[in-house]
Order: sequence, then C-alpha cells, then structure tokens
Amino acid sequence: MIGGGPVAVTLDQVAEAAGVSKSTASRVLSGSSRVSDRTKRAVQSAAERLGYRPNRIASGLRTRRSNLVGLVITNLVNASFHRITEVLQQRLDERGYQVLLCVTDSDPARERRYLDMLLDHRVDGLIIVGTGDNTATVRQVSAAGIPVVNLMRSPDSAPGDSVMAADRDGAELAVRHLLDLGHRSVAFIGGPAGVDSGRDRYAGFAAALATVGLEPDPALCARGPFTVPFGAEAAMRLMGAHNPPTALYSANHEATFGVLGALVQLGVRVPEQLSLVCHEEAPWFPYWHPPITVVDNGARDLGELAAEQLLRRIDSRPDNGEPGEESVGRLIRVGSRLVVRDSTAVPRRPE
Amino acid sequence: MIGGGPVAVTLDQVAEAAGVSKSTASRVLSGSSRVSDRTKRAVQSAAERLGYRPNRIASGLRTRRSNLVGLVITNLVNASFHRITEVLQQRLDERGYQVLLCVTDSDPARERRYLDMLLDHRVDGLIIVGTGDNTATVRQVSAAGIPVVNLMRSPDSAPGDSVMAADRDGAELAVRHLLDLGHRSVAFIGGPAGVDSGRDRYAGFAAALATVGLEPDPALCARGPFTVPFGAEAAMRLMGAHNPPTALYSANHEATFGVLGALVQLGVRVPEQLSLVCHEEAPWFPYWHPPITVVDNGARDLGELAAEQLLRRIDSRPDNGEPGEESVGRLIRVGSRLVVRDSTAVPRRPE
DNA sequence: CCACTCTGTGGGATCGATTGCACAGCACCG
DNA sequence: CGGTGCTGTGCAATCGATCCCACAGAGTGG
Repeated sequence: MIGGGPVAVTLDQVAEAAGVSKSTASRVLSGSSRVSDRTKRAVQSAAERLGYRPNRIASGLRTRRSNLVGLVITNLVNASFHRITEVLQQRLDERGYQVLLCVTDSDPARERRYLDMLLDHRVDGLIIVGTGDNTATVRQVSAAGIPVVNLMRSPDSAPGDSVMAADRDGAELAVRHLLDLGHRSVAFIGGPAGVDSGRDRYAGFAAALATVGLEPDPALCARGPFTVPFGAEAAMRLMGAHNPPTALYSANHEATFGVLGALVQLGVRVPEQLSLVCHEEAPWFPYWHPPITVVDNGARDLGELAAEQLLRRIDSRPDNGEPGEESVGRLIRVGSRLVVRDSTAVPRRPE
Repeated sequence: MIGGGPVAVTLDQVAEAAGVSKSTASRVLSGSSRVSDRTKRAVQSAAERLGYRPNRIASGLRTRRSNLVGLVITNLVNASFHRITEVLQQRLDERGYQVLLCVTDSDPARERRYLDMLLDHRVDGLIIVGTGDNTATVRQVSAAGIPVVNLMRSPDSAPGDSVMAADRDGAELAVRHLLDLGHRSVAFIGGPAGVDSGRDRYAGFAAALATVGLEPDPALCARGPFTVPFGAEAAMRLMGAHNPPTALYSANHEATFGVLGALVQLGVRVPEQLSLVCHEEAPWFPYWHPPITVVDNGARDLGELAAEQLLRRIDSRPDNGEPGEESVGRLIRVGSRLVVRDSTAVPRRPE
C-alpha cells in the first residue's frame, strides 16, 4: 500500500521513517527539548514526506489541554455579538485556541446543556454571555479549574472575570451631547429595566438630564423589548404626540431600525425636526441619510479584551491540580465613544 | 480528600465506587450492551454521586470520533451567514455534534490554516463557505474520509456536496414581478461576476428581461463590491441620470443598505417613483417605510439542509478504513421565494 | 448427565501522543 | 585516571475511555 487512504499517519510511522524513536520524533515536532540538528532535519523531512498531521485528540489526552474555548452566547444576530464573535475567534486562534460555538437563544436549559457539554470536551476556557439562570453550573465550570470570562454581565452575578461596555457612560455621553446642543425635550427609547444594559443606559440618560436640573419625563420614555416593531411603535407614539420631543436617544440596536422606519414614514426630517442618537454602531449608519450620530460601545474591544483576559487566566493557571486560588473576578470596562455625525444639530427655534 | 477539586472524576473511580469493573461501568454509561438492572442502577447512582462527566477527549481517541464539525465561513456579518450559522449549530447540536467556528474573512491563507487545524482536531465533518483558493486542501480533507458540505459554492469547483440558494431563480422571480407590474426600465445593482451568487443573480435578471424581449441595458446595470458605499453610489448615479429607471433590483444585501440611504437622500418616493426589490431578507425590511418586497433566499433552510446533508454523510460513512467511495458530490438547491410587500407597484404613467 | 447456548462481567490491549527516567558517549577538570 | 556534568536518545508508563475476548454460571435439550 502506498497512497495515504483515510488512515492517518501517526508519530510512530514518522519516527520509523526517520530512523529514530517516537520520543525523539515527538520532541522534534513539538519543539521543546534538545535534539541534534541532523535528527531534527531527518524527522522534519519524514513528517513532511508522509504528510504527518499531529493528532490533537491524543495529544490533548496526554497534556490535559484541548486547545478549545467554549463561547456561549445568546444570539449572533445582534450587531455587537457577531462582531464580538469574529474578533474573539480571531484573537484566540492567533494564540492556538479554537472556538466551540454555542448559541443559547437565551434559553437557560440549552445554556445548561452546553455548559455540561463543554465540560465533557474539557475546554481550556469559557467565554459566556449568560442568561443569568445557571450561575451554579458556571461556578462548577470555574471550580473545575476552567477560567471563565463573562461578557456584558456583571461579575457580581457570576463567577469569573467580566468584560462590559460602559453603558451608563455611553448613554450619558450621548444625552449630554444633545443637551449641549440646546435640547431640553429629549426622548428615550430603550430596553427593559430587567437587563443590565437596559438599566445602565437609562441611568446614564437620567444622569445627563440631572446635570442640567431635569428629570426623565415619563411621557417621553418608552421601555420595551429589543424588537423592531417596538421601536417603530414607540417612535410613532412619541413623534405623533401633541408636543413632540426635539431629540431622541435610541438605546437599543434592534429598536433603532424601527425608529428609522417610523421617521421616514412620518416624514420627520432629521436633524431639522429631530436630533437622533443611537447606541451601538452599524455598518451602514455612516452612509445613511443623514449619517447617524452614534455611541460606539466598542464591540471590537469587547471581543479583544475578553480574549486577552481569558488567555491571561489560562496562562497563569497553575499546572498542578491545586484548587486554584478562587481569585476575585476582575471587571474590565470598555470605554464608549460618541461618534458625532449629521443626525444631531441645534434645535430649531420654537417659532 | 473529600471535595472534588479541579481533578476530574474518572470512569475508574465510578467503577470502584459502584463495585464493578471499568468495562461494566463503561457499558452502563455509554448505553449499548447487556447489563443487569441492579448493576446499571449501582453505576448510575455512583456516577451521579461523584459528579462524573465522561472525558470526550479520551473517548474520542479510542472511538476515532471527535463529535466536532468544522464550520469555515467567510464572515458572520452578512445577514444570511449569521442566520445560517445559528441554524447549523442548533441542528448539529441536536445530533450531538459541536461546531468549531472559523472565520476566514475571505483570506485563502487563513482558510488553509484552518483546514489543517481542523484536520488535526480530527473533526467528523466540514461545512465550508470557501474562498475557492484551497480546493487542493479541501480535497485532502475529503480524502481523509471527512465528509464535506459546501455552502453557496458549486460542487464543480470543490469536492463534497453542495447546498446552494436558487440565486438565478430568485432573481428571475423578482424581476418577473417587476415586469408583470408593467415596468420596462429595470435597473440592476449587484455583485461582481467573479462570484457564483453575483453571476447567477445577474443571469436571472437577464433571463427575466428576455421573456419580454428585452436585454440588460448597460447604463442601468451597476456591478461592484459587496459594500454599503458601493450601493449608495450606484443608486445615486442611476437615479440621478437623465432618464432614471422606474424599478430597481438590488441583488446584494450590503449594497441594499446603501441604496436605501441614497433613496432617502434623493427624496425618491417608493414605490411611487421607484419600485424596489431586494435580494435577501433582513429583520427590519417588513417594518420599513414602505415595507420592502424581497426575495427570501431561504437562509434558514440553507443551514438546515447543510446540517442534514452532512449528518447523512457522517452516518453513512463506512466504519472501516476504506478509501471511501469517492461518491459524486450532490447538489442541493434551496428554493427562493418572493415576498411581495409595498415597495413595488405599477409604474406611474409617463406624463 | 453432558454438550451447548446465552447472559453478565472482568481483564487487558488499544487509540496516539507526551514525558520522566535511565543511560551512553563525550568533554572537562583537578 | 576517576569523577562530574552535559548532550542526545530510547524505553516504557501514562492520559481515560472503548471494546475484543475469555469465562463463570444459569438455563435448555437430548
């Protein structure tokens, strides 16, 4: 038999072809130890010639490292999440780790099953955008010595480190911008208070108002689900009122789509009749008419920093079987940035 | 030592706790063979009590199955791709397979590295949206006995099965719709001819025109990259011309964003001045003003069928090390569907 | 009562790598 | 010249499961 069928080439075969022992072949191919140049070349050429590919499963069994990282995420649709996922995957890959993707759809039962499964696969790390309903299981993962990084979730509610956007600051920045332009009638469309980001963005909104001695006007605040129709309805209602606001802060990515549709439908001119700021960037906002002022919550950086932090923890993990420090979870905040475009302007003088 | 530190419980320990041999414990926990009820219960309760989690790495080494499937994809941003990825992951998970996510960003070198890596991890299957530059490597994967399913890529250009959208038919459907409404000046904005989907959608566009004795008018056709700015520019140019079209077919998801922005900017009223059809659905199209007529290319089904086809191949794979049939790649077309909303109407009578 | 089948269980090889330990050979030093 | 240290290599144990084979004991038929 000559040609290489489905049966893979093993280290033994390489070693034999190179006329050395398995140990030596291993040493050459996984780097590490002292080997003479002549042997090194012999093994490398044999490996090359036979088309040898190391079996990571076997290697993983021995070294107790899978080179796999679990990514448990609620969805991929939200603009931030797919951006974060891409960046994460790339950064981890650069350091030799691969991503096991698990989409929970915010279902705690699915999330739980995934966590167990990842444990079975002996992942070297876990990055999770959690539902919040499985802290016990996550703690179990953490207790098994697997570093955990939470994304967009406070470390109070879960074991491990956290990487979060500065939601409150970002919202405050956006609303301050509107106030600085001279607006005093600022509306809010955002998510429910039950979610970290929903709560924080509202808090930022309120905080900004407070700096000029205002309070949120319930008639100008719409809080509801992260959906397009909700955004559309809310915008219709707010703008159709007797005394519509001169500015609008839309806190939620999905809802923003609805808002924009509604504004087109109502024929509201932006920024002449309404100044608009949206939280979270989208690829087409810069090209919209008018280009839209946004709060960039740093999705790229979120991914970047989460990967970095996880790798740090993996590297500093004790090789022995120590119970593992149970060190306090670290919270990393990613700064938000206001990107001023043309959808915001000074309010039209009341005639 | 009592508490279970990071050191995982092994099958040996479960067996000992249950007072049986490792073999028996294995039989109980992986189902299969005849075991007495009493023993079964003993083992199960021991496993439960000790919090035993099977080590898939060890199991994979022995059984030569990793329960991992590689997903190599150009990006996650495109609406179709993240939808496809979600569905794929879910379907594969239901059958016990996990997804190793690899985003290539259309870089052949990255793609190649990923393919090698997936080979090292001994994935049980591969689903790939390929760049087209690594057919040799993909063939190698296939030759290693790993089933391959191509997504959105013709099976001519790559080994393995293919699942594709009916791009040509979908485009034809859309343009026929415009023609049926009475339009005769139909513009085309789409991707370059070098990409399967770009070529096919253009072909569908031309085919529809041919049914009423027309040919594509070069002055009404814009072909370029899959970008927002390109769509915006193209729409500006087309609609700013002396004799603008009465209908527009936008073949590409990214470009469509640009088109919509441009139309708002120009103040073009849809559908009064321009009927608009877009290829590929987006979550907010139904809520836009007006709701947008689209060709739904069946992204969900693409994911669904790709997963299904891969699982079929995995199941029917010979357990022995046979070179593996080299069976002809099968092509599965997913039907496209026209969703008529309010962005298309009969053309305004020329005054 | 013997041969035979069938059920349930254990022993131990095996998957393919990594790695601790031993050791041969050589150089160097006092 | 004997001891010491260093380099390069091989042997064999090991990771944690699966599964082939052997075998004990119960049941069955002639």
